[in-house]
Amino acid sequence: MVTLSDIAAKAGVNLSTASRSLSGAYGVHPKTRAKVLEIARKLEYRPNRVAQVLATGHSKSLGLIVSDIRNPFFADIARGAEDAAYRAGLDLILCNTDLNPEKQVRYIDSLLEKQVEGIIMNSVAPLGAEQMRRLSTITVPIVLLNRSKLRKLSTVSVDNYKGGRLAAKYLIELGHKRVIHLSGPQNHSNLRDRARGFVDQYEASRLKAPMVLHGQHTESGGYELARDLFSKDREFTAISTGNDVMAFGVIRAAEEVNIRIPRDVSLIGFDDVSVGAIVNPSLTTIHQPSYEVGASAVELLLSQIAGGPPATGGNRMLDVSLKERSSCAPLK
Amino acid sequence: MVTLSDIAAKAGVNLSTASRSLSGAYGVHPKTRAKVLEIARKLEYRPNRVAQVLATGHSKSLGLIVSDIRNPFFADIARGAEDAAYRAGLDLILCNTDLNPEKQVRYIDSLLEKQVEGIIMNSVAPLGAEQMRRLSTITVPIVLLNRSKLRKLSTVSVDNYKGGRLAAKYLIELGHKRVIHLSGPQNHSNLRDRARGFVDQYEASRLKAPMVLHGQHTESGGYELARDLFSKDREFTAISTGNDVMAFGVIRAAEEVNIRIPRDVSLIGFDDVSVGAIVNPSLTTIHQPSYEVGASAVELLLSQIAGGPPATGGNRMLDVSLKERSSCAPLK
DNA sequence: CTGAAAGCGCTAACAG
DNA sequence: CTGTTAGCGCTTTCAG
Repeated sequence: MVTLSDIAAKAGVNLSTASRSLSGAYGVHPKTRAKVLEIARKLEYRPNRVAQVLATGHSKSLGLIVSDIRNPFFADIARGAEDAAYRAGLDLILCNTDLNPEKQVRYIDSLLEKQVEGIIMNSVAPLGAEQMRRLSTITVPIVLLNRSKLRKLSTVSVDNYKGGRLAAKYLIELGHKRVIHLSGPQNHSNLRDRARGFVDQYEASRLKAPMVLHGQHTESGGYELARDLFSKDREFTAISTGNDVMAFGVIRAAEEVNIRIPRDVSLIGFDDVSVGAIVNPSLTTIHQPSYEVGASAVELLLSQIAGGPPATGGNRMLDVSLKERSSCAPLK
Repeated sequence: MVTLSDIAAKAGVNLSTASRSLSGAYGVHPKTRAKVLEIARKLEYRPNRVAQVLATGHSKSLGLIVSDIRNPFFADIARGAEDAAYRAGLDLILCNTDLNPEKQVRYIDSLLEKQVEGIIMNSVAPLGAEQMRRLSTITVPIVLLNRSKLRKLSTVSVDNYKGGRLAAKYLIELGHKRVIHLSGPQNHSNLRDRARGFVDQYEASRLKAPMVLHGQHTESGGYELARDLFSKDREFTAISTGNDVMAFGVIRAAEEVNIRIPRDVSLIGFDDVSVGAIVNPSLTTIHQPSYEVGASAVELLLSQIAGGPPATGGNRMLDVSLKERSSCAPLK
């Protein structure tokens, strides 16, 4: 391994001159620098970032904690975040927690030990009071990917409540009066907001409030909820789900019992993951800009790293919209 | 920030004693150690990993370079790799290159500078001779996720050739004699092997060799190839694709021009990404154990890190199998 | 069992 | 413009 002092020796200059030459700092004779650069190139010198980090105190890295990168929604976010980080010369350490609180805490500690300069977290899973307390003592900036009561943390989220209303409004326009909303774990604030928006819109339209069922917010979670639902006599004409993958589960369940979507029941998702366009029926859903969420989160972090914590706590909320495809039909 | 010397001071011991106590090394009086541990806990001491790395020379981190994490296949691999790394106490730095050779080289350098102890690479995109040379000079172990002629690098791959034959054999059994194989960039060895296996099987069965078309190995790549294909008069009864996402593109193209799969044309993919089960028609495909590929790659790396480079170069090939769903039908 | 001291590779004042 | 000198926080000999 070739180090800075190797370079300095070969160039016949002092360590610090070599350092300056490479870092492009002022106050180095062009000729000296050229020589150093040349030698570094020839020796295929690779600066040891670890040593740099220790010396400067800037790790140039961020942590991204999601529940599961295999969820296409998080993959989009991760990509948006990675691109933004890369542009800024930072890198991303990826962590999958499966919403397991222990893993989550462990990862946070681990990231902190690695001196990351900021953390992006998908969601604060059921953390105990003690864990919450520790979270708020952390000195590096954190951005949460959902709304939060913790005033100190900044957040990037989409307007989940509005999305819920949008979905309901659409179904109402199609004439669906008896509908069901399939949601995820109760403590998941994004999903809760969606459900609340959905229910509120029905009530605002003076219709019977939809039933809200809770399960896992995964494909199989949606599948199981739907199977139960389909096995009873059906009192509903449409299903709305807390996210797209749950809707995919619903589609699978429907196929098994020969219920046709949207002829027999309409279905609307939430997220607009890309495969929604190619499932059959293609999924009508609420679009949210996931790539931008990831990118935005990194930008927020960067500004906090640069300029200290923003006065407001920096909360960013991105807009959502209805993406009409073919899983919903007007009620006959 | 609380450091080791803070702990040592508070405990009234020397820095090195504190270090030993925390690292669990021998030769520390139980009582002393207990005291140190207690104080560390109270102060919420977090060891600075960066300093540890500098001191020990072990970064405890690996790099994973893929083209795009949004490809569900890579998300599976990433998850498998991350889980395996986590179990071993290492972490993964994720890089997306979009198969851009420059980005790829830049990421490799960057990972090396970060002192990663090993690198997993999705595929060596069109690298120039010079880049290839540099690759082979690298001292940390690298595992490639495809076969390679570079004898020095170890690889984890699936039996792509066999998969290609399996797909062909299946189509042949269904009676398809005129088929097309949609492949990706020519230099992509995994896809090339699949195509070769596919063609070979047809020839081995004394049938006309299928035409192989090349495009982007993405959803839109598949879409465009298929659209062209469908716009001409169809001389084929089945399509095989180099991967699943291309097949999804084919489905989208078929829908647009009202060609029904599998009634009008049969379709078989390759990868077995999870959404293949819920697209419509559900995709018959060649299953490959992607999660295991990721996990296996990390294990290979770990053994190389521990025991030095394996004599053989350590090549692992995982098996593939046919996953029958509903996108293929017997030829009438 | 514990302390002292060197050093990992680099940056950053501070002199000159 | 360049050299000297401290560190960054931790591990690891080497003495004691």
